[in-house]
Amino acid sequence: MTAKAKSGKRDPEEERFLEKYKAGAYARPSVTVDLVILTVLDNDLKVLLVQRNEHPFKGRWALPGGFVRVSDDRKDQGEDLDAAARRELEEETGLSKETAGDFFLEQVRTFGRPGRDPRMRVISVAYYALVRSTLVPLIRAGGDALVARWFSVAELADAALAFDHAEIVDATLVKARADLDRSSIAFELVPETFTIQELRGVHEAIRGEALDPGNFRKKFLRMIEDGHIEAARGKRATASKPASVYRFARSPV
Amino acid sequence: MTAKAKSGKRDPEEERFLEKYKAGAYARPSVTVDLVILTVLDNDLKVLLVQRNEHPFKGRWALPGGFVRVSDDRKDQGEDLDAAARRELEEETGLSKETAGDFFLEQVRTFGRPGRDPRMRVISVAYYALVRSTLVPLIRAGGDALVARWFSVAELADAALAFDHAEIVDATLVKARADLDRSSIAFELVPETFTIQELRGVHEAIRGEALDPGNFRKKFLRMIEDGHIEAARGKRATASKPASVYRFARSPV
DNA sequence: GCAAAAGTGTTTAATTTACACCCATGC
DNA sequence: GCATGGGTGTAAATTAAACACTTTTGC
Repeated sequence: MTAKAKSGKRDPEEERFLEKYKAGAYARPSVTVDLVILTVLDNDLKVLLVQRNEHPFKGRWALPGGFVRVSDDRKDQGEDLDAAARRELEEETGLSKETAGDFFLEQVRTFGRPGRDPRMRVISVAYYALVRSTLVPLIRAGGDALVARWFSVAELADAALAFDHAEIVDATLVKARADLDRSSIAFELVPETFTIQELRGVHEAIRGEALDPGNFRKKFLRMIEDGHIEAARGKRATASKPASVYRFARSPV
Repeated sequence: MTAKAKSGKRDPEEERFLEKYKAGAYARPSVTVDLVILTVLDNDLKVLLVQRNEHPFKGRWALPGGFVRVSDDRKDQGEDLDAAARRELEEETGLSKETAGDFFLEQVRTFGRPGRDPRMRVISVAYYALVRSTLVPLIRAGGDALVARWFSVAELADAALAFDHAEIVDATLVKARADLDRSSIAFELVPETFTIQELRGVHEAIRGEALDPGNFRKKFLRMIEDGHIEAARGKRATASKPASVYRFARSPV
């Protein structure tokens, strides 16, 4: 509401002020977006990393990311932060909205410690993205002939990530675990239709601990009563008894 | 751990690379910090705003804030984001760590929509700060001859804040309410020693709804058992029966 | 038949919510 | 004494946690 009011009419004096305003009185940092792209594969939470083929940290694994495109042109100041994150996500994975639908993408926090990039002052807005494991086979490394690989969270301790990317991943995992309780992020990591156990597997992978199947089921059944989930047709073959499948309800009652 | 590994030794080739690296191949945005300074006064959640005396939005109310000081000097890239926020907080309120102790200060989110500042591309890292109401009388407007005023949250709807600051405040309130359940931010808004009702008042102000005194007390007593709070000496005079006072335990058992 | 996982039920404790009510003090 | 808010108690409902048990499939 009020946020939009500001784009309304301006008084003529302010208009004249803007005309002759000269930007750039202060030194400016570079601003990037870094992506923590998560999926759950084999009941394991994994992060997509790319191998750097330039200095600094040449050869080390790092989060995909890139510069936010900006300009001081008053008519076109460049892309939004969210748009930059989405663009990088598409560039790095090769998945587009058209081929793979929409992605969950949300800001984590901004990292700007001096010295985190030895080249220059870089402030990085970290985002995390959730990608269904069904899409993982479609992913190809990004355009810059990059080598990309999924790392399970346990592997990260030994990976010696570039920059402060280990810290960014840690902060993301904390946030993802908190979001798991309050929002519906688990549904972003499960196929269109899914079994209760598949959903439990996602919860277990993110929380990093086993959950009681019976108790999880009960909480799940409550979600059905609340209209967040509905039964879907068919059964899923498993190693034993086939399981019922469900679907996330777009319009919770 | 791993985050620190990066500042270790670098190979000589990388060192040479950095020596001849020229920064600034990409256009850069200005980066600022904006502060949502909160207090609870008269059982009401309030935000400190300053009146702009320059274009754009001259005369309108805005969040205090300012540019992050940066440099590409490899030895000194400037100040950290947290440090910038803390510096602005001290500048705008006149309170220093020495006179008023430490403040709660935490990042909210980063706002970078193109056009949010009509002068140039500005990306702003929003922080929120909590200030005990006991310190409020000490606050004097910042150095730039600024007019500052506390606005209760209800008043904000009519205030027509500058830039996208209304959006920033909204996001902050959502975060503060979430933090209220999970961390101990309420203790940051209450005097050194406090009564149960004073603490409840802070919760009510942040959540914007009344809480049952009896039930709140029970939850509170559980915090005592957990060692988060301990009884303090003395009583607080009230309109009726004097109330016991408590103290936040620095070292929860 | 048997292992394995789906699915159901039970029991206990902890927590939430909605109240009723007593008590000490200032005026 | 009496209004006010501090402080206590109770009872129902919901949720969390632990765990035993039954059912249905693949092999």
